[in-house]
Amino acid sequence: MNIARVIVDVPSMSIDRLFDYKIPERYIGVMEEGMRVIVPFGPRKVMGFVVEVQNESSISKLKEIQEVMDLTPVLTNELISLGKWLAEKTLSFQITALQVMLPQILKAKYEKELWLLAQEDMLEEALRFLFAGRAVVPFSDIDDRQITYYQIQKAIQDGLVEIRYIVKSKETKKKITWVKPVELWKLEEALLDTPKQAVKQQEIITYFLDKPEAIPLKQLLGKIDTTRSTINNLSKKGLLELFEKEVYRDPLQNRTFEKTVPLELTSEQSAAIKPIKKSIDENNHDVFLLHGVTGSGKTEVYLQSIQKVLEQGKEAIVLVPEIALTPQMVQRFKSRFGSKVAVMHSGLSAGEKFDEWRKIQRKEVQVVVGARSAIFAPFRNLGIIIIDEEHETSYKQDDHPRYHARDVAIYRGKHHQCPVVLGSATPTLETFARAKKDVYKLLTLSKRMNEQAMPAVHIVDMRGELHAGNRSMFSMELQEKIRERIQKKQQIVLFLNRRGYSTFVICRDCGNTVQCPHCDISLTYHRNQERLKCHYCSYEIPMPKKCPECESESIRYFGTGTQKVEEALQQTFPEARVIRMDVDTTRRKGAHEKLLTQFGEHKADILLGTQMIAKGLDFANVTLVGVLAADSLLHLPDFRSSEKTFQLLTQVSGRAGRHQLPGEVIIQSYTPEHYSVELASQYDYEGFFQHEMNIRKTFQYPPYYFLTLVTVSHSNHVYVVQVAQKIAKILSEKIAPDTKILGPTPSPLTRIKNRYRYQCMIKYRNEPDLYKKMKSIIQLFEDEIQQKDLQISVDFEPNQMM
DNA sequence: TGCCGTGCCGAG
DNA sequence: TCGGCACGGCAT
Repeated sequence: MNIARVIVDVPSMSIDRLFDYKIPERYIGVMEEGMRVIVPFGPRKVMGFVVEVQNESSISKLKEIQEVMDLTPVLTNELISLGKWLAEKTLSFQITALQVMLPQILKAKYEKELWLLAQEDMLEEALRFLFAGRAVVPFSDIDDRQITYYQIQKAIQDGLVEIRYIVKSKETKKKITWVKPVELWKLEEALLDTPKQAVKQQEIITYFLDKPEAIPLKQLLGKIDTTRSTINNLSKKGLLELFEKEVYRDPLQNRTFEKTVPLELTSEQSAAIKPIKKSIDENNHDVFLLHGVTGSGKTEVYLQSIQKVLEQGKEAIVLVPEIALTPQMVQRFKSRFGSKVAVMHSGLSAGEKFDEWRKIQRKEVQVVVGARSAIFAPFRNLGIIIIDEEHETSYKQDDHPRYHARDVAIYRGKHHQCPVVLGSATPTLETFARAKKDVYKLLTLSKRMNEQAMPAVHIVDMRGELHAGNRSMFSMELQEKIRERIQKKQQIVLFLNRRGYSTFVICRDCGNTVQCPHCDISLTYHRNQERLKCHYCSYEIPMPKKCPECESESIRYFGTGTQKVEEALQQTFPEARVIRMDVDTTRRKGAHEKLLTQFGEHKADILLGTQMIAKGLDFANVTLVGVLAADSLLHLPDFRSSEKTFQLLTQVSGRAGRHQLPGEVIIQSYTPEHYSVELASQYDYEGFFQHEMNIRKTFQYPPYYFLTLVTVSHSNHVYVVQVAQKIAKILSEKIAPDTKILGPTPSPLTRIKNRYRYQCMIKYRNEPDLYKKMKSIIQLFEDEIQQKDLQISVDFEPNQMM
């Protein structure tokens, strides 16, 4: 076993295959599949993953692996094959598929160095100046105004210097310093010898005589008011010993979790959990859809299923949408399973993520609660996978590899022969349709746990308000109810959906809007910084004082942002205390949690926010939920806009009356007769499903048809159109007769970062080899992709049509 | 002939 | 993806 087959870290089509390397003597027996290695690749060194170890190779002249980066594999064999599958299904490179499964910090960094081989005085002046007495110079130090690459090349040819390529790992382990006494009798002696004025030294010695155990330095400094230098002094005298100990960065430090015990289940919950437990017992790979109204206690079903899995010595993955990964949610899992839980979400630093990941790798935890990428947790003995809020679009990654966590979950569920539970109050039509066809097993929770009715929903027709002369963004009814709650000292959640609205700048004189010069989109106004920014590229400018077109000064920002609503709230209800939650107020680390805690402690009456408050919040005192503009999503050019509106309204309504106090919901809408608004107000999922399915059937949309989006982009407009047409033509010859190709048409955003974008939509019912077909088409354009900077991207079952 | 930019090829 | 190298243009 002296040959390693390696996937190297070079994301390119021609390199997307295995390369064989000889395993050097010193690594034979140590080398395992799933380890990262450093290998020579052409003239440089790159990182790679060993995916196979074997005895022979068809290549005669093999290079040797230079170095092994890991003591234990970072990928299990299951994850290696998952990577291969993922690359095929998403048309990504294998290296990209493998990298996405690991914490970012394990991704290699590359550096080049220039090494001096001869005497410095043999170099020409510019090089001598560069080295300036050093033997090694990092390439990043080279200033090409001072020295040309040609000069360096000449020196290389003359054998004076050499380039060395190095692969660096960014991983770091956090260490803290501990102190312990060397020997107690020495301390006793020292206590007598220490001069009287050395009060602190005596204090420290006395401390250790009393408590001779090791203690973290920081803690000691807290107990005894002294400094590090005093301790260093004692350590120099050979009395104390300082040493380093590796610790995990704990994102939840300073927080305690009260242990909870399994709650008694309602009869619905018991009925739902039974088949899941059976599936766990019998090692069946079943996919369940747990369809439960908001507040019906889905989480408790998850918790008790996991309990069962843990009792069998197996592990569990729980996926939660990023936005719902609130402290409240984490709290519930930590409280039940304590230190058995790792948490992974985007709020953690790279180091913290790495540490959580290592806890899994080292088998120190059995449960992981996390966002999309937690689906790749390196467990070896999975007993259950749970995906909460199954309908959330964030479960699909929107850049390479464009995987859907649900598909990965089912893949892993199959491998481990364990159940997958999809939970939602508003499942996607795709999922619910599969449940109806018995592909997934349907489990239903139709009642709230507290036996409370769902909060009553009133729809307010905002057109009527306008006619009645109310031009504010709050209807009379909403104003009245808000006032009432403030008086009763109850709390209010106001929801503003910002998508669809934007805060762009418009000139009231000439109607000019300020556009991004690189993309087809208006710039967005950011108030705190008084700047205009582009959401697609990083372009930004200061807010202009005059219209750039007509120089008029009446240039204003337009649209309804949370800031504007907050101002209006202050005006209408000066006595109300308002917490605003949006990207601006929650950007700082921990801000999210802080604001929610404040609200939970009733330090504010109104919580005003965007998407991020639609999910997972559970406050006993909230009795009124207001949706300011229900239709803002509805008019987007997306066939899923009705579904998204229904889901959102249902989720938001679920925030009210979750405990003893009954809740109430007010939905403000300009199209109150729209079925998704109306059915959401009646909590009629089944009715919505039927209605929407009919529409999808008529217009041949998912789940009746599958969609695949092909986008071509390049800086040359004409060229993009040509390529897109060519692709459509080739494709039409390869596909099944009932498959349709729509387009090419310009993408909704035709230009981003100065690249023109055209797209084709493929609609199909059965196209089993579409992956391979698409791959072969891309291969036809490989040269142009490489040389002309052409881009062709394929998104199977896209979230968005752009 | 020296110097520099561009484009293409190959990587175990 | 990226480094090496060949080639061609230009100045000398």
